[in-house]
Amino acid sequence: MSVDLELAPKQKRPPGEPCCEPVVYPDVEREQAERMATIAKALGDPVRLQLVDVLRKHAGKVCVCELVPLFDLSQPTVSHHLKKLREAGIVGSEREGLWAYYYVIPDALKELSAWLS
Amino acid sequence: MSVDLELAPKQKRPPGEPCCEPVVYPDVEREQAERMATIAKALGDPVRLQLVDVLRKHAGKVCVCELVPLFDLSQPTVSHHLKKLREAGIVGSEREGLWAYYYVIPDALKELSAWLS
DNA sequence: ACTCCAGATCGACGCTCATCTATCTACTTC
DNA sequence: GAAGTAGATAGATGAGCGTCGATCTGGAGT
Repeated sequence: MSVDLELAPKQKRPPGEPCCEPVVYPDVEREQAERMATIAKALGDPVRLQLVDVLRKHAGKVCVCELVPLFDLSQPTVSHHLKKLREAGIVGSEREGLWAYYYVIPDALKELSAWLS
Repeated sequence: MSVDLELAPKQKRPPGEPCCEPVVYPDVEREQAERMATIAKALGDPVRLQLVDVLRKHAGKVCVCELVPLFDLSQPTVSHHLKKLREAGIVGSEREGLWAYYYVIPDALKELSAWLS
């Protein structure tokens, strides 16, 4: 990710002139920013971040019935958070009889992780 | 970050018994999750993520008058986003005469970055 | 002192979010 | 098929968010 932004002069300029020239932020990066912001937004709730944390610890799939009692929240609320994570493409789910298992989608966090470091 | 969650048995259990034993998520990690979620939430808007992106590219300070024209947004809106980033502890600001300069606070993203990778 | 400008703050608007209770779906066991 | 159970969905509510135009603040230049 790179930006074609040239730093404008920092020194004083005669009044009447515009403060600085308009700069462009490439569309490609706009799209990347949107993708990463979607991921970040999904992780922007402590409950969801903890859910992802637990799922990442247990590389395999984890049953919802194990996730719910981790929080002081109703089952529908936890289900709602899992749905958000699913919609953001961070986790996937499988049903197996009565139980539902969730897992982290490999590489879902890769782009954001790379940008952050 | 580690969790003392033992995977409950995945096989069928006789009905009447609870689905799985209650597990605990340590308080220390709750606090860490809260800190990281604050950062993630602040990055959870494309505009703010792009702001941070630009600031990180230019290791020094960047004038607000250069940031505003990058977006198709009013000046107050950009100012609002910068405030959010400041409140999250991601950026800092300095005034210099008429101009205000923003910069990324070193290591602000470190904890989240480490957790993600 | 007066004017001009960069940036922050205010107040309002519509929309989204996190949470709850209640209900529904689908599978299992008797 | 009747009862029980895991999980998802629906609908409601109150709080928060992103955006705007208007206004305020305070330094700069004349």
